[in-house]
Amino acid sequence: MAGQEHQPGVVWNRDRRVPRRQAPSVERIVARAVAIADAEGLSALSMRRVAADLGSGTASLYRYVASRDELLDLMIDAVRGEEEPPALTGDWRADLTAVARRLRADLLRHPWLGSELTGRPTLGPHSLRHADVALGAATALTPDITLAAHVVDTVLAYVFGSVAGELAEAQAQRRTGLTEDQWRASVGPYIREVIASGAYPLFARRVTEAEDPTPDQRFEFGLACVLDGVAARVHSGGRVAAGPDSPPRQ
Amino acid sequence: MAGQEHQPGVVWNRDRRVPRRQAPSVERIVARAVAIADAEGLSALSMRRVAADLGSGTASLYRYVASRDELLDLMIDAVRGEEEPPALTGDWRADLTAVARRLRADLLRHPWLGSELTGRPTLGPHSLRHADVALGAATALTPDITLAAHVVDTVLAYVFGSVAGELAEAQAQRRTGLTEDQWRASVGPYIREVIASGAYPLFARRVTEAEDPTPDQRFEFGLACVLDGVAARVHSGGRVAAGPDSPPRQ
DNA sequence: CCGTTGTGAGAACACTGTATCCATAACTGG
DNA sequence: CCAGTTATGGATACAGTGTTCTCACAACGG
Repeated sequence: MAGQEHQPGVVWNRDRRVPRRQAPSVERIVARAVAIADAEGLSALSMRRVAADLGSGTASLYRYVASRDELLDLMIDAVRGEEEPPALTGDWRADLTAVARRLRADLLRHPWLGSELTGRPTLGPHSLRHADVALGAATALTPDITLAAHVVDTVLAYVFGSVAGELAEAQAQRRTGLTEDQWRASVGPYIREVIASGAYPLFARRVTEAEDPTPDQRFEFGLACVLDGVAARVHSGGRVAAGPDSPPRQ
Repeated sequence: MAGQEHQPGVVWNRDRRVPRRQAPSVERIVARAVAIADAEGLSALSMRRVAADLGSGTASLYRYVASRDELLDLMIDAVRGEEEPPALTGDWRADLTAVARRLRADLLRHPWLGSELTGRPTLGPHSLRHADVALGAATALTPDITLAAHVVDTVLAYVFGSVAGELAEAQAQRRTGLTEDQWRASVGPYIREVIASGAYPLFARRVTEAEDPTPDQRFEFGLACVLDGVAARVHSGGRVAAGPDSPPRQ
């Protein structure tokens, strides 16, 4: 069908021997794969599809990439390298906020990224760079590297979970092939029934009464909470391996 | 190969007409599917596999379940209904902690659950019950349903992200088919090279110097941070739709 | 005893990732 | 400028997948 025209930009030349027509090259393969996954989701990303878009044979890709799994690893690091990590200012709160926002932006820009990042240890150079910057931000809060590491882990865990929820609806739409309106229309009666049943009073209150801030506001609220929390823990001489249920200091 | 013996327990009889040999029934299908996904991961969960385990034909499953996707929805709610949600005590911090721990336990017991929960709105009866209990815990902290909802969202986002990281290594092992030792051995030299390069000083410090608390301790540390944070935000008259970068009150 | 109906499932379709194999295009030595 | 070698692209094949169509058979009502 389509895919006869080659994507503009990225005219990266291979170092030796120019290929006869349009050699795949790892970079072209990865870029194409990212484009497909961004536009149509991970389930649409098949080796045949990438090869077709690139105008090459399917089996040829395996000369540049060992497997689909390795391709995903390369995609992850390529995406993490699209932009530089934020520059550190020394203000731990501002820096950790910047790190969190950058990660969220990456996850939103590439909706497939979250489900792939969580699920494998990420050791590519760009991922390591981000990890290092995040640790740098946290060490301005506490010099204890163990504590700083867990502060970072906590903040990033929130970001992952938050964005996952943010993307849930969009993912469901893509999966079912319905638009948001269609989906709301199909689920609406069931929701009303659930509310009318009275079995879930607080869920009902939430659906009917609660305001609906923008996704940005929700994210920033939770992020501010998490940062408040780590600051409180760290300043009160917190250790990671504390008792399981230490009460808050207020 | 195996699968000729029927699983014990669950002798749920269909209400009308007893089937000739071993009618699938939705419950049996879902239970079998959960068992497969738990033991061998989501990728091993195929309709053919479930049917083979059940000793029935593949196509027969579609008489009880509309699609693989619907089966996953049923699996999610079945798993969420395995145990009752925690009973509320009125102590918001203890209750939210219990809710978070229960969710973590569910996610750890069924490693496939996280990637499926995030990615679809969850509206089954058991999921709704959990949502209602979580909101109940948070309304003891603040009567504002909007604020309570976002407190819950923040806590659960942390739990999802935290457990996802916790499971990452295990998932990678399953994917690559390596044991933990094999994986460490294969990655070790690369890690040492990364450290030796000096390009990622803080990452290097983390790997070499940082202590390694148990997963439980890491989870509890982050959870305590998050709960400290929401308490601080809420008590200081927090609103969700605040400015993007409101400083902490200390 | 027969007919109706509901149910299980065989076979097929359009996909997927991956391995094997081979003809050919491109580089290298002369 | 030609020949040899090697690297490379790709057709084909295999073992899977979710899903659907269709049909035969078993269990019920009469």
